[in-house]
Amino acid sequence: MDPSRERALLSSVDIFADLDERAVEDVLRAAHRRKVAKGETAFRQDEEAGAFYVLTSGRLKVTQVTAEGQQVVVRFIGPGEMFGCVAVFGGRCYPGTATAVEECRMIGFTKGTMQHLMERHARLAINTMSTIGGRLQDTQARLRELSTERVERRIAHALIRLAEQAGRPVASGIVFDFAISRQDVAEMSGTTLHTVSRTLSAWEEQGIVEGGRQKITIREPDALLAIAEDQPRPAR
Amino acid sequence: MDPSRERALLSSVDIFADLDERAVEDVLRAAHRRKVAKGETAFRQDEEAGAFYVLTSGRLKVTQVTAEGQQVVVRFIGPGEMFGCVAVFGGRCYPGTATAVEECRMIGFTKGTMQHLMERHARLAINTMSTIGGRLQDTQARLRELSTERVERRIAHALIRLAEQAGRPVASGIVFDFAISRQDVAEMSGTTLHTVSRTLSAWEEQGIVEGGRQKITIREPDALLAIAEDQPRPAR
DNA sequence: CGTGTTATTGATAGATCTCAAAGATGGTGG
DNA sequence: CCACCATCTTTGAGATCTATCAATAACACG
Repeated sequence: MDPSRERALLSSVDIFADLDERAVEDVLRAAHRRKVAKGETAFRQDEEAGAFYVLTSGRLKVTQVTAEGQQVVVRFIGPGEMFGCVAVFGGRCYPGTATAVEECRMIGFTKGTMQHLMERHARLAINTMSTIGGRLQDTQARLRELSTERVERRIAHALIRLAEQAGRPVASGIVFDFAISRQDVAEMSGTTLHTVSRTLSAWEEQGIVEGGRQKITIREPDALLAIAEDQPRPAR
Repeated sequence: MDPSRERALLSSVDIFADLDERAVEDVLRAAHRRKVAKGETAFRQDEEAGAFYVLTSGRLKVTQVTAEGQQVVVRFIGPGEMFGCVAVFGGRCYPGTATAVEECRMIGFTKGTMQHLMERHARLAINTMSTIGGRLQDTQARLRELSTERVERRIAHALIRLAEQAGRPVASGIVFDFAISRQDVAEMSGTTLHTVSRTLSAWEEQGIVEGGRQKITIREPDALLAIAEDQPRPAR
């Protein structure tokens, strides 16, 4: 990626917003670039946290596995989003695994570099904090959903969240540009792929979504929202 | 509270660690003090986020209510911990309600003050970020538990987490110094007070815990841990 | 000693997981 | 270009957990 485009992208990333000229130079000089092929990982759970990244292209998913081997999808990351951030400031190790869903490019910063940059540019620290704060709120919302809602609503919420974050509107509704399986949805909503499949089938009959292999099209976002919010909705 | 004791407390709070003399002075000058009686709230959900706080004495719990009126306990806060932090940097409004479980004293900082202080003292921003990062990890762990574990294990985890954070070891085990109802435990583990009651009764029969009105004593932390980790444990 | 809150316990219904099997789908190598 | 294979998806039946409903009991407080 050429330097000017990279600079443009960087300033569109929320943590680098409002940085002065000098700070951007500092940041870019300190960064290193990586490319991760589809299916490969940028880092793995429990690995020593060396760096944190900003995704420049592609898409990856962050997952955690339990001691029993069950997997949970923490979040999907798209271009301009950062990942690996918690580990670099909080703990020693990455709490999850980042797997490329498609070919990914990213710029990385080592722990020390980041620490140093932040001490020099307080703005950067404040921005980062704000992003992490947003994620915390997001995670707490999911926690609330998981403890109070039934499966159908949780699945609806999971799809809506995904759509907001990574959905692309087309004529027939909202689609996702990357492969997403029933299993993924299940791991996002705390259920099994069987239940997801059943639920999607039911929704498909009502014309709310359209399924496919590793593909979901949301045909009626409003209907989905109604389910998520548990509002009464018109029978058909 | 006299100034020197306050200063000592402040520097024991992790976000104020490693601050230089001048920074501590700055922070203390900018702070305001509040006292909140038992049962009262420091702030309420959806209220405009004006300030963030560090608890100096007492204990409070942060809760969220869903649109349907169901409550979820986000966390308990003890002396030296900060709360209301996410709202002040992330969103406009407090995402939860902070209720005093017993009489509480706290020092507060307005949004603007905090922003200003952080720009002056990068260390403060980095420390805060690290704490928020820790909470994010914690919340993600709860999310993982909630989506993969059965109720009994979740309750065990909730008690263990509470014990680590606020438990006091005594001869008979670990106790909590503040009132904690079955309902609270239910809202921490995503279940109902009925199920919590049944589970605790079962554990009491096995000698693992000892119940009481708004009171729980953990008699055998190891046994509880075994349940939480789903390890085989000796029958009795 | 009443009164309201909190906790216990039983019975029942329903949601969801688990187990099982078969049906799609798309990629790959011959 | 086609057959085959691995993976993903669908669907059914049964088991199980847990919420819900309901009633009683224990406790603290004024």
